[in-house]
Amino acid sequence: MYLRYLEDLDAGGQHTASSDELAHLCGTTPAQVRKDLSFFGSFGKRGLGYPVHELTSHLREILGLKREWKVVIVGAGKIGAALANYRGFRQRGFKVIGVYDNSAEKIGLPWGEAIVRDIVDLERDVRVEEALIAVLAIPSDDAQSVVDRLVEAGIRAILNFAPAQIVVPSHVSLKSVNMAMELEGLSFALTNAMTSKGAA
Amino acid sequence: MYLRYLEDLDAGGQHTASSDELAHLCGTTPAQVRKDLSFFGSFGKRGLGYPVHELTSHLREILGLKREWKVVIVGAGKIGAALANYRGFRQRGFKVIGVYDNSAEKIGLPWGEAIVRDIVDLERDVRVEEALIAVLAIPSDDAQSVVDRLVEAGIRAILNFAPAQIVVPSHVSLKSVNMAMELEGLSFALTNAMTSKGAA
DNA sequence: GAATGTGAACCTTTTCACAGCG
DNA sequence: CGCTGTGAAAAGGTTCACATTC
Repeated sequence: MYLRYLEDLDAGGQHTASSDELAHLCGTTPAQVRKDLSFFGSFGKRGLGYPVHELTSHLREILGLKREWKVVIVGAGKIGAALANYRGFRQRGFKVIGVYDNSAEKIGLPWGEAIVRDIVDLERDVRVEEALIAVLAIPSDDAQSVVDRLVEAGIRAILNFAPAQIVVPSHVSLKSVNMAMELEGLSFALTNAMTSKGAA
Repeated sequence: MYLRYLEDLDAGGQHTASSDELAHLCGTTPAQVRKDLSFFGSFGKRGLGYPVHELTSHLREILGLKREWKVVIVGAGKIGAALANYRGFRQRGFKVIGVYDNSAEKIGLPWGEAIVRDIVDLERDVRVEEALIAVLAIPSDDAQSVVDRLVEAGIRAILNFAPAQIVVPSHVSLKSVNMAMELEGLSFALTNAMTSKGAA
């Protein structure tokens, strides 16, 4: 999050930013900003603040964004499309090397610059291209079996959009996004806000 | 998360579940499960476990899922499509009352059972239908101004997919999902796992 | 006997407050 | 003087362990 705002400041030509300013932008506290950053090093100048451009570079390094990551997208549905379309990915060093699906209707269809490939080629491509990150946007029922194949083929991180509990070995990182659960969280917040204030 | 798994157990005809079992399913610990549930009440029976069907019902009540929530989707792009398509929403009590866009090319196009509406009608529809939840799937630049209009029209919760920092008054709940940030989190995890193990 | 509910212990995260540096 | 960096204090969250109940 800090990186996001520092990039904006940098683009705006600002040379220096205080923990106060960053905290305000990110919706946190100055002390939090200083503790967070100090975990990785001592980037600021006392009396001045943090050098925007330099800190941006440090954070990119820390986050591993100075190299290119090869990504496969599994599932040529709407979510897969939204992701493949997202131009921010390429800029940030995530290169989509292929989009895969098991539906005969979709295989071969154009997909941005590429075409949708048959999911039977998934393992081979992951191995050959040495892709390390996979985005999973397929129905829940198929999720675990595809994950197992990905892991077997050498994938090391998975971003999962299927509303299913996925199991991975400890050397693989997993992050799940469940849209229904996000909405349910809002429902809970709303319900409580409303009952505590007595509104309809 | 508990609700998700309890529903599965209920559908499978299981009448009772121990904190041990739930913990195992959800990837947490029995003590955690008991503390979490006990926050809302005393639902279990000592020596037996939790009554699956009854607890499911309690959790739905707690999460505010026993009523219908009217939802507007703003942005008829790929993410909006993925969400509007998602059948789980309707089942869970989220009724999409309209999809809005500002692009002349998209307005009027069929969209599932409905058609894409002009975003100029957004406030009126939100007011008339008394929609309380909005899903935002539009470019970042337009996000804050649309949010302001939504809040003004009476929206009480927003699920935001634009990679922008949004500001809302305290009576409005906001949840942001940023796909680029999720991937960057994986990049960080991967980078650290790799450097600490010395792999390429 | 089996498994919950819960105070107490433990661990993590956030906040405070101030010494130290530019 | 302004603002960072950081120990120490406070708050928050998790785990333990056991009395209690079915």
